[in-house]
Amino acid sequence: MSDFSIEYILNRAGDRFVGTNASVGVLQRLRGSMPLPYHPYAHPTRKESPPPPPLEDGQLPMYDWLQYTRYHPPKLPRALRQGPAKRTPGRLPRIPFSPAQLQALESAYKDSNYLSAEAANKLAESLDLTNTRVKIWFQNRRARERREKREKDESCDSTFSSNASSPEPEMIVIV
DNA sequence: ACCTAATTGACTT
DNA sequence: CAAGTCAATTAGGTAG
Repeated sequence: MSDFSIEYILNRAGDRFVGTNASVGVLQRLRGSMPLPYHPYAHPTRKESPPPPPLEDGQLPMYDWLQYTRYHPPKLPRALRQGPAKRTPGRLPRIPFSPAQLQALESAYKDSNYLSAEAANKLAESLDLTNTRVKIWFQNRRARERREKREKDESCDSTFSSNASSPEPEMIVIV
């Protein structure tokens, strides 16, 4: 038979998981007379929290983790990534363009999808980039445009799909 | 999963 | 040859 009374739960339940603390109830441990068993939400890094203040009878101590729920989880120290730059050897790091750089690149692209070497150098200079990065950006940008156009063509199928890729001339004039 | 920076390799000028 | 281009691919970073 199991005892589900609050009295039992607070004073005896869980003892078998604590081993040596058998017969010491949860309530007593909450009051700080005994060390608490491991709690997954307890701050692992905080070494010694100050001893809990003495409690009046019937008053529960305020442990941080008593307030934690899955929707209000504790702030846990972020698992520091061991390989932040898991940089493949021999490959340049991927460096994002700043919004200002992207704006300038897009604006230049709007003018012309292709850059002369001179224009690439000037643009790179003005944006504090290497001209290779500028050229690669244009290359990828053109690839994106072609891809988007391709996808758009594919999406409006059935109407003109049969001759979309190889349109026939409307008229052949033989002189 | 998606976007996109960077790489690769064939091809052109 | 040098210096581009493209298609295809690899891979970093992030939004959902």
